[in-house]
Amino acid sequence: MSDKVRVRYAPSPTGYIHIGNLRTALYNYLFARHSGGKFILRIEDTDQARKVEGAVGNIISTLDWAGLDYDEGPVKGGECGPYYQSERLGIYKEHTDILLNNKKAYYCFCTSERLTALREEQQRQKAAQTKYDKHCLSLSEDEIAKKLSEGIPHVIRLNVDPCAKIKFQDEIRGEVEFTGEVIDDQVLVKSDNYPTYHLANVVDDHLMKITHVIRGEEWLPSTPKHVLLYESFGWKPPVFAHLPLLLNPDRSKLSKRQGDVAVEDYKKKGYLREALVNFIALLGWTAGDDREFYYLDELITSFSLDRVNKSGAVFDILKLNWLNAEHLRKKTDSELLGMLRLELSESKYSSLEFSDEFLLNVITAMIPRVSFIKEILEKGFYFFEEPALYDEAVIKKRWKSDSSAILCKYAEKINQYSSPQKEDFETALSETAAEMNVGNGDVIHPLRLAVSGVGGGPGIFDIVYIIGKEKTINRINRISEKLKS
RNA sequence: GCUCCCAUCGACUAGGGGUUAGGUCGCCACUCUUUCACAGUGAAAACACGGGUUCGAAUCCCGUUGGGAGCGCCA
Repeated sequence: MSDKVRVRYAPSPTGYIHIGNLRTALYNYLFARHSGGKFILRIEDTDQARKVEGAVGNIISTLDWAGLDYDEGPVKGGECGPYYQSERLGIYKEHTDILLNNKKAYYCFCTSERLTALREEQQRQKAAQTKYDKHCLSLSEDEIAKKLSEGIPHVIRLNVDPCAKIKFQDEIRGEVEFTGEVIDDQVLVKSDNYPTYHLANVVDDHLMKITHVIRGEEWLPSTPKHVLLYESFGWKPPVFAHLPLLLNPDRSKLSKRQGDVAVEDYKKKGYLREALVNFIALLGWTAGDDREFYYLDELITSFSLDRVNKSGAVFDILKLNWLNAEHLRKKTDSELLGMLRLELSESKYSSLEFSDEFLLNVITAMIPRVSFIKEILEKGFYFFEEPALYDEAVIKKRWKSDSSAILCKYAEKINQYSSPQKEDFETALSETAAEMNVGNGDVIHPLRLAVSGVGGGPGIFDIVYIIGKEKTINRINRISEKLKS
C-alpha cells in the first residue's frame, strides 16, 4: 500500500536529545503506531562543524529508554537506507543536477564577505527583509563553467520566484500562505558539497516515502521553501503538521538557562520514563476527556493529530513531579525493590547490606511520602544510618525535661521482648505512658526524635519495628546523652 | 523591522452560538492521622480588548493589543 503511514524523527547528532525533540519523536511514534504505520529514524548529520562524537548512540539509547522503538534507521537498517545523510551525498548530487537542469536552482559564487556586506547594507536601508540579490543568477553558462573549472568555491541556491504564492494545508493549523517575495534564495548545497537541511530533508522524505511530516512549529516559516522544492522536483508534498512549541515559564522557547532541557538530565534526576512520556504527551495534546494518567500503549490507542493544540505549552515541572509520583505508586513491590537497590548501590550506603524484607518494609512505609525513589534515601535516611543530629525546632517543641526518663522506661519495656512485633512496640508504649503518668504523645514525639532526628515520617511504630529493637534502644540511649537536661 | 503562528483560571487543558464555563497540577482550608505524607471533601482562581454578525458570542468575522517563532553555506 503506497498510502501506508510513514513518519520520521530526524534529529541532528549535535549532543543530547532536547525534551522538545523527544516530544516530537513521541508524537511521530504515537501517530505511526496508532495508524499501523512505520516510524523511521534518520540522522541529519550534514553539518560537519556541529557533529558531536557519540551523539547518535545517545539518541538511540534515549529513544530506547523512552520506549520509542523505530522500524527503520541506523543499526537496524531498512529498505530506504542509508539513514545517515552523510552517507547519501551521491543521492543529493543527482537531485541537485535535476534542479540545475530545470533552472530551479543555480550556482552562486559570492563570497561570504559579499553576503555579509549585502545583508548589512539591506539592514541599513531598512529593507523589509534581508535576502540574496540573485547576483549570480545572471551568470552565463560559459562564466559558470569557467569559474567551476578554476575551482572557485560555490554554493547552489534555490531560484525562488518572488511572485509565487505558496499555499499549503497544515494538519494542525489549517491553510497557511506565503508569498515568494519573502522567501530567500535558500542555499541548497554548501561549498563543502554537503546539502543543507532543506534539500536533504525534502529529498530524503520523498525517497523514504514519508507521508506525514510532524515537526516543531519553528519549521513553519521554512515550510514554503520545502513546498517549492517538492514542486520543483514534481513531487507530491507530504502532509505537514507543525507542533506547538514547548515553553519556559516566561513563555519563550524551552531552553537551557531556565531549567533542564536534556532528556538525560531528567533520567539522571530519577524521573520515570513512563512519567516523562505521559507528561510530554499531554503538553499539546489531549484525548478530550479528563484523563491524565496514561501508559505508552494507552497513548498509542488514544492519540490523534486532530486533537493536537495550536498554542505553545509551558513545561511545568510541578505537574511532572506529580505524575512521577503517580507512576511510582503504580509500580509493583519487586520493581520498587530493584529500583531502591540500584539507588542504594550508587549512594553512600553502597557498602551496607540490607535484606529484601527490610527494604520492602521501608518501601511500604515511605512510598506514599515520595515522588522519587531516591527520596527514600533522603527523607528516610534514618532507616539506613543513625541520625547525626536532631531537628532543633522539634527539640524545642517536643523534648521535655522528663523525655529522657520516659524513653529509658520505654527502652526497658521493649527490651523484655526477644523479638518484638509492631503491636509489641505499641503495647510497650502505652504501658510506658501509663506508668509514667503521661500521655502517649509524650512518648511518641521524643521517640520519633530519638530514632529519626526529624519530626515527620511514617508511623512511629512502623519506624521502630523496621529498624528493630537493638537500634531503637541504642538511639534512645544516644539522644538521652546528647540532650541531657 | 519583515513574514508566519498563537490567545479560556498561575500552569496543562475541556467546551467551538444558549453551560452555575468542567477537569488536572499547584496554592489554601477542613477531615483522616498524637507526626509527615497519602487519601477524601471543599474553596479561591480564567474566556486579553474593541467592534461587528446574531434574539443570543468564550464560541463566527474584522481590528487592536499581547505573546511566540523564523528571517545563516545550523538543523
